[in-house]
Amino acid sequence: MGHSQQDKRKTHERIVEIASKRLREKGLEGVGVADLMKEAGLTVGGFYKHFENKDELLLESLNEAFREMAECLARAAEESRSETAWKKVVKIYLSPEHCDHSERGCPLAALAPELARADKTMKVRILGELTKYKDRMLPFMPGRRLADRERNFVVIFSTMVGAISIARILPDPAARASVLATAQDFLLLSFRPAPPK
Amino acid sequence: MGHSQQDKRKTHERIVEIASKRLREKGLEGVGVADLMKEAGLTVGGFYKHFENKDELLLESLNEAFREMAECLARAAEESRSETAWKKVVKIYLSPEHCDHSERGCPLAALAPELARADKTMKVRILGELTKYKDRMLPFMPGRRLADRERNFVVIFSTMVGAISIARILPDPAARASVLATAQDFLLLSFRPAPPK
DNA sequence: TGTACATCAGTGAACGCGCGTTCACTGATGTAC
DNA sequence: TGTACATCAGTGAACGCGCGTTCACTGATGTAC
Repeated sequence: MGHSQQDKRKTHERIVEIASKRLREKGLEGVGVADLMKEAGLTVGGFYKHFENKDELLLESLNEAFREMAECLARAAEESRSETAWKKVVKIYLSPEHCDHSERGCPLAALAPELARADKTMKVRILGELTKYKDRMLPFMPGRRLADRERNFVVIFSTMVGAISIARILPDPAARASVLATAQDFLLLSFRPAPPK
Repeated sequence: MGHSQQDKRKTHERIVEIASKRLREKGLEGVGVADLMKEAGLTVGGFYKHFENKDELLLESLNEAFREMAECLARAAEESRSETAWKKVVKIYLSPEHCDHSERGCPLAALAPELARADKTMKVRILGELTKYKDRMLPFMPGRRLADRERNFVVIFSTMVGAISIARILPDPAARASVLATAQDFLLLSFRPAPPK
């Protein structure tokens, strides 16, 4: 095990990536420092060579989660024609795969109410990450229906976050899929261009 | 302090009502047995005369939360004409008051991702309560747009749960209100009857 | 009606456990000479 | 190039704290006689 700056950076990234998964899987209180370090192949004490405290890790992991999800959605959207890109985003977001794997999914769907309980300072820092997420998605959002892409982002993501959140509570996979499909139908229907008169 | 069955029942209810609030305010892990009993004017030990363990309390408190919220929405909806009842539900749900007072609000908006992490047994029990919540709301849901009231319930509540969840993360009250208003506009717009051709 | 007794809601100290954090120590790295 | 030394990532035991749960005890209730 080396001790170069290279190694440290990679270790740091490894810890954050693991934490980012556990965070989305088990929530803010679900990430134990000792367990986390063990999963990264390290021991407890080393943690504080990388992070001032657990809160700093959580913020960095949340950041990573937003980045990963935005990247995943953006990559898929960029492969589509620009008019249908938002449908691709909706399809991936409301997929059973996303629903069943919160650890690789959207941090809003996995953590929103817990983030809502953070103190003001933390919320301001979270807002920065959320804004980057939004800005990354904005170009793919539909330009019609509501006044601007920003509003369309708000309602589309509200619906998707809510649908995944509710679906994940349900014990039956078929019922989960049904909620996701219904939400998807609704969004496609709602943003369908008005029929010509 | 009496020890009659009457008294016990009232004490039990008092504990559950307080827990139900704290649960929605601070999350599943935010309710401490000692603090809770103190707030109810009692001491720790007495807790186990009322509940087998903390999980049983949480389930009962969640139940109470669903009941309270359904009651609140249903009461308001019943005062409206049946075609506009669902708009009343949306208006109350997406109000800044609801957004700012999770302790008196919808348990889905306050807890969904945490409930999603419950084990199967617990989820089945939660499903029972969720179903009662849905059944209580169903008569007020719109009958058009999607195939049935059930589907309309799903998408309307998805959108509302997501909107409140996202809004609550934002540090700025004006931004919060904007998210809520946008979601409300979207729902009203989406369920507007098609203009005559 | 009055008295002895069983019941049980409620008390509050104590216990055990998990978890975040600290700290003295190790040993590889990479720099100074 | 080789050697002594400073740095610092990583170790793992120990600490302190909060929290859920237990338990022996109290005293009011309400029942049996």
